[in-house]
Amino acid sequence: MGDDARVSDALDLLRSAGGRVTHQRRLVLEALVDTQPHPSAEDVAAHIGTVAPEIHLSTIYRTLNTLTDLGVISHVHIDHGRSVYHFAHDALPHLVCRACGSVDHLDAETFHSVRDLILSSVGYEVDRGHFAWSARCSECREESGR
Amino acid sequence: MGDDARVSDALDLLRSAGGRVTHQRRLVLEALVDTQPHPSAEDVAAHIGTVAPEIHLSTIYRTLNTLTDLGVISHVHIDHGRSVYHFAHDALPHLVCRACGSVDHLDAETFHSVRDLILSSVGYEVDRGHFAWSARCSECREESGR
DNA sequence: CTACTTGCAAAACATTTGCATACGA
DNA sequence: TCGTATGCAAATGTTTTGCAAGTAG
Repeated sequence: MGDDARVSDALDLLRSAGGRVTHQRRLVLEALVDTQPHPSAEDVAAHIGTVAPEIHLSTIYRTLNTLTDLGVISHVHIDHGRSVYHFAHDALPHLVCRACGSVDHLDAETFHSVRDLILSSVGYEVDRGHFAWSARCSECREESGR
Repeated sequence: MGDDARVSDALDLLRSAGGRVTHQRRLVLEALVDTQPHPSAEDVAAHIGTVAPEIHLSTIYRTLNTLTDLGVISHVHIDHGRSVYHFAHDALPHLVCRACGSVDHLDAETFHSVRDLILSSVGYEVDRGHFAWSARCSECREESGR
């Protein structure tokens, strides 16, 4: 709860890039570890807000952008305008259930098969992150019959 | 240039759903046929604007939403907040080149292979439309060396 | 006639930015 | 100390909405 290697690695990277390790940046990183695996900026703010309500949303956005530039995290656009963030090393294509909103991602192996399939048919080489695919998860498929 | 079957089919559907066929709705549909294959709401407005500048952006959005509800068109989110629209029957997953911005979509056969692959590995059944996949097209891959 | 549509202006929403102040290295 | 980060408020860009007036059926 709070001392994940991803947090300290990110802070080290931040420091070695000439950036500063601040209270707020640490809290944003910890929120990314401690909340649900795919929080929006608002979710991060809500999580931090219980402890440090004075941290401004714009600071959260700025930190999220800084971490993105460093390659530590990445985000996907899941619905009208809203984005969710996650650590870059699990940046595999996201699946968003259109019924319940749950988010998951492809495993690396499936991703490679899919990428090769698309590359040979359409000529586009898909990359790992950045957009989510609308889908239905197994629970929701069962619920609504079939 | 203007009397595409997709336009008249959509207008028929609109009428039979109790909706009204207006000048502005016809123009929006014609714009979807006459412009580039993946226009944003703004692109539609610009295209219409050369002929009927008095048509308001909000009307275009409302028409686009009405057509979406009828299942005639669909949209994908291609970047921060922006959406592009297209006729629903070519609603196959979109590929957006992250270098040049070109948009294309999977053919039906490839889509089915990909869908089955993902369904059996992760349990999510992807659907045809709604999100774009970040990729690089063949030209841009060549340009930047491999 | 009457309900559906439109134009307009303002609101809503997510995200970004300018600037003076605060603070980490 | 010095330059990077922050808080705040205001701006941004896209899409939505309330309302009075217009118009298709």
